[in-house]
Amino acid sequence: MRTIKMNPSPTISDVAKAAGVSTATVSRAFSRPEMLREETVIQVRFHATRLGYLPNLAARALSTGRQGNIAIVVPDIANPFFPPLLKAAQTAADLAGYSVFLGDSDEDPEREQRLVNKLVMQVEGFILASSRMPNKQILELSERQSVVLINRDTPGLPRVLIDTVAGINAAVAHLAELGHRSLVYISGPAASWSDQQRRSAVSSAAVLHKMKLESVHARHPSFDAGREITSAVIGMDVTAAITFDDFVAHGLLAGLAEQGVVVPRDFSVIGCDDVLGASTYPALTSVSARCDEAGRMAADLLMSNLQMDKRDDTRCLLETWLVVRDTTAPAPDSSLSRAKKKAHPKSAIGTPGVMRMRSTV
Amino acid sequence: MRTIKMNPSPTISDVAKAAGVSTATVSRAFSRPEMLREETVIQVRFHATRLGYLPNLAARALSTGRQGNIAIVVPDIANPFFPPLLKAAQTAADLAGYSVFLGDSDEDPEREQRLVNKLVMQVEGFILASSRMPNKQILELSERQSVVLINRDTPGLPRVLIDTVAGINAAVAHLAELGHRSLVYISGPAASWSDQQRRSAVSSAAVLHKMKLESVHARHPSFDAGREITSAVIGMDVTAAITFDDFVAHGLLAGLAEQGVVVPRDFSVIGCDDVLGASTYPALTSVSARCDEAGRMAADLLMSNLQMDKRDDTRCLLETWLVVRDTTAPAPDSSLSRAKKKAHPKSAIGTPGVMRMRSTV
DNA sequence: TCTTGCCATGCAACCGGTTGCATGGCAAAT
DNA sequence: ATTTGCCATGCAACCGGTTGCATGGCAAGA
Repeated sequence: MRTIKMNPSPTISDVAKAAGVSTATVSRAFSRPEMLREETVIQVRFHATRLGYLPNLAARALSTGRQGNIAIVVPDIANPFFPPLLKAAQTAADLAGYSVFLGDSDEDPEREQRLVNKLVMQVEGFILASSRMPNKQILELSERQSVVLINRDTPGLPRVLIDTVAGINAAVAHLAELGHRSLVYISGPAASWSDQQRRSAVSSAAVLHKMKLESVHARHPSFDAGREITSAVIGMDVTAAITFDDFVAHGLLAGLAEQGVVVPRDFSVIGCDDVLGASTYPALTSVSARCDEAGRMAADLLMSNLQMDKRDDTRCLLETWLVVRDTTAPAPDSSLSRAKKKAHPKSAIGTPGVMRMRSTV
Repeated sequence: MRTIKMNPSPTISDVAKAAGVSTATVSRAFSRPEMLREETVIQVRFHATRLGYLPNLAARALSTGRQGNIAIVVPDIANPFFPPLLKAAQTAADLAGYSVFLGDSDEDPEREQRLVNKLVMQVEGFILASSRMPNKQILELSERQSVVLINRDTPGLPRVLIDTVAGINAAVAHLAELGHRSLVYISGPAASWSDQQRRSAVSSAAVLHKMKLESVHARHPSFDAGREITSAVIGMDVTAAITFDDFVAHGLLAGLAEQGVVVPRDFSVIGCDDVLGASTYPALTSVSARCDEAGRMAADLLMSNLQMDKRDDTRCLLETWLVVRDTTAPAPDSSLSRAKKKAHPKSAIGTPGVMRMRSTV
């Protein structure tokens, strides 16, 4: 353990001195080399690399107003829905020469606002994924900065939406086809656009198929919350559940198993987001989407807005589909009572928006 | 779609004008309020918030040399090992007032170096998680900046290591106790310190328990790579596998299932990192650790180094343990041949470093 | 009432780049 | 040989803060 002084990085004027030119020439050797004699550029670059010179982006930002940074804010990095999205966005940004700040709001609107404030002067734009901030604050922000939203449908702003309506419709149709006459929707965060969309999609699909619809709220999109609402679900006289996300579904599966309810024989479960994939047991039927695609598109949208110096309000929908695995089966004779297990009807294969997957384990 | 001009943010001099004071006073009202009359501070702050003033951190960094940013670089955000770590680190940094840059090197040392170069002037320090860069470059970097490593054991630098030795020992002991006489280690990225550590820990534990040890390399820490090496494993005349991580284990489980090998009756599998938890089927026995803890510690270590303006070389070990679930069972009579299934010996419970989990689904 | 001293505030240089404009030198044109 | 014109480079102001030092005003002490 020792006190140290980091050797200060060489600056543009160190390089200038070494190369026997002015700082302006050094600057141009990097940012506008076509203005200089080729020989000069080579000289300057030579001394720069020899000294280990790296341009100070903060200083550059100060004079150009272009930071070369963007920020991505998500409600919960640890939710597997986001990492692929983050990765894709970061890759796209990197390709365009941008660096990315990461913010985790922990599902808290105030913390999200504080994060945004801390970052706003250091970035050229924001990607807000599943933002929990009120519309007013988002619009305010968008007057200073380019903003692209993911899974939040605020008119006037560019946004990438994972359109679960198709997937949910397929899910409800799938249940109806299996003979279910009732289901429960287990809802997620109230501030979540996705939850609102899913809730209303389930609702109208239930009407269409003349199914009885109940609803329960999971206090948090997590395994534990899913397990907690199990008793409520069991007491509800329904034969199937569609949950806000895969975690709630996973928790519910665990809760049902504990109570001796056999899935899918006694009860069918469908998740959303398809992030657990085939790794649950039984392998979870889920509404799936390319969430990495959402990240990439949002980043590209932001980047192109920055380069064009314009603002559009593209509303970009990403399609979803149902992946049928092993948690859905024909309805039992009565809700949550024993029923003989039947094979999955083959009719599900080939239905539009439905994909039958072989369980991987 | 319209071209817009973002209204420029108010600067310190706008506030100064509005409040009828100098820019120095505005600056001090924020950074050193105790130097000013209380009344002045209130006045300045009032006008600042009225105008929506937010300090320009890049400008501040330029004159103070303190950016208020750190960077975290990981080889693969989408690998579930990292998100909890990232989240914990980001939370700790945020608490200390720092913002965080995120870099994904995609397992590529050159890309990692490029990322680092782009960020080096904008941050006060780096957290490099499972860095794939050569030691030389890491040490070079550490002369300019504070660096904290995760899962990389470079002497002279502060580092947080998830010490899988204890967990691996427990894993091998567990297999030995179940009557296995042979096993294969399925290795991961060659540049990974964790892989080296795990490989050598398996090796010495195998010697200790007089077990035959084979080894296969998975080209990538992923499900697919795990599935790919299945045939190699089957051809190997061993009765158990320990894999570099849970993904490889998951892939292997899938591959074995496809080939009709029943786990754990015919073959036992143990993963590492415990990121899939109970969600595989059968629920995976795995070497577990608090990886969020690693992120938090690394962030705290970095932060304290920055504030003390010193550099230590703390070597911080995080313990691991074996979580026994449903992929390990007594050895079959001969390798990969049928054997009657026995119950798990209760003796595993209570062995130090071993934890018996009820499968959650 | 005049001096002393402190405290609140302002001035101006500086951090490390960028860039509009000025300048000087050399080649081509006259 | 002189003029013209362009191209490569330098000068210096500026981006938005911070901070050492100077200054002015007011209160306390003489």
